[in-house]
Amino acid sequence: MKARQAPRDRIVSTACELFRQHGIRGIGVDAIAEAAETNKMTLYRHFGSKDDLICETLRFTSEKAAAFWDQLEASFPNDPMAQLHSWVKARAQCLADDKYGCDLANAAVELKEQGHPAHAVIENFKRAQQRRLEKLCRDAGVSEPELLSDTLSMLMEGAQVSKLATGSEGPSMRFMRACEAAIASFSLAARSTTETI
Amino acid sequence: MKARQAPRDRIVSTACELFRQHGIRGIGVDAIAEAAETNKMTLYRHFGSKDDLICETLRFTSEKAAAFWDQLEASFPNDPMAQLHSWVKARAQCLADDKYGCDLANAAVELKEQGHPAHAVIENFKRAQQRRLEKLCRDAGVSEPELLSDTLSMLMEGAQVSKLATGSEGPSMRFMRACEAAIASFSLAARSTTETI
DNA sequence: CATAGGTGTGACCGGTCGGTAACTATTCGA
DNA sequence: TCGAATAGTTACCGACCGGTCACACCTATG
Repeated sequence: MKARQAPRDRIVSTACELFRQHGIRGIGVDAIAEAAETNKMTLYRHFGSKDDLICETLRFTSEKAAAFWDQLEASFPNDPMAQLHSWVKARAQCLADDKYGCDLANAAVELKEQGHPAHAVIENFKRAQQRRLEKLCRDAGVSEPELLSDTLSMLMEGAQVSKLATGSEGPSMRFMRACEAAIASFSLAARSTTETI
Repeated sequence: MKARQAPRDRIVSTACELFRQHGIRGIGVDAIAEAAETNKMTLYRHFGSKDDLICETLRFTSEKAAAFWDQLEASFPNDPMAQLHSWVKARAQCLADDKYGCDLANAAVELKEQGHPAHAVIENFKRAQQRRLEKLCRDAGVSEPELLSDTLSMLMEGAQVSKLATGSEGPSMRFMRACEAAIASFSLAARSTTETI
């Protein structure tokens, strides 16, 4: 007999899912409340507005992502290059499994109104991701860690949106190979300058 | 005395702009008609539904993109590698100038309902772009034209959405360098196998 | 000048949106 | 056991959505 989650938690996770499936603008608060087996009034007792709820779901998602990073580091302690390869593999797996891409990035596309509170959440999340990726590249000792981490970031974002636009037969098909080629390219360059062949 | 455009053309170009600024779901047909200095009834005489209008604006945008490609090929005739570098430069310029990214890709993110007529337009457009880019890579004689063109596609899409999410200080800052590094990497590999140093 | 076709106007439709009020039912700790 | 907090229910609000109606207007062509 699993105890039912608290209404607030049900709302957040349900909203998360429905925002993914229908888009933030594509689903109403009433439908969210009903899907969460509660009602609109309770929703509004916990969240002041739909925008509040949006921010909360984005925070929720970004916390799960942070947990993924911790797990990644724990899996290959003191081996940043292995972590990097594992990151690529995990992202490729997400790409294959997942149908809707990155919630935070999609929200950034969907919410054009500048000054929307979600933008701060999105930017914080993305910056954190990029910081961790860059640290990984730096620790792995590649020749240009900033360039490589930005390259990998762009490849990842691009693969997700590209899959939405072109389908799984498009460029995202070669996401993993593209990442590995980029990593190899900057590893080789590092070797050729330090080992002088 | 410039002759005013026909209502239909005014509607398409105005809708294009407003969809960019507010998102497809973020602007109503009434506001579009008004901004186009006409009215909703005239809009509905030319387009059977909002979805029709959406498709038409996407087609409009993709025709402009096709013209860009023709111009690119005319600028450096019989020099695919120069065309490739020019493509990178042009995309970097777009990235710097433009605030909203690729309309087609954004529409793909925003319109989740599968079976929406816009998806066919988007997929056609993206596939055409990718075909031309791949041909360019192949003609330029790089070692893995498919992998390079997909890499460049992902970098481009990623740069645009990344700019929306993280701002212009994020990974998109190094878009051009990332592209050039990728091109160089596959050109080097080609040289080392064909020229054997 | 007449007529026809594209255009403009304003009211209107049913539906849904985000958000609120008032009231009842449930839960749970002091 | 009592009381306070939390949750559920129903109805409602004004605004806006995509889409349609009837009708007046303008202009160009015969």
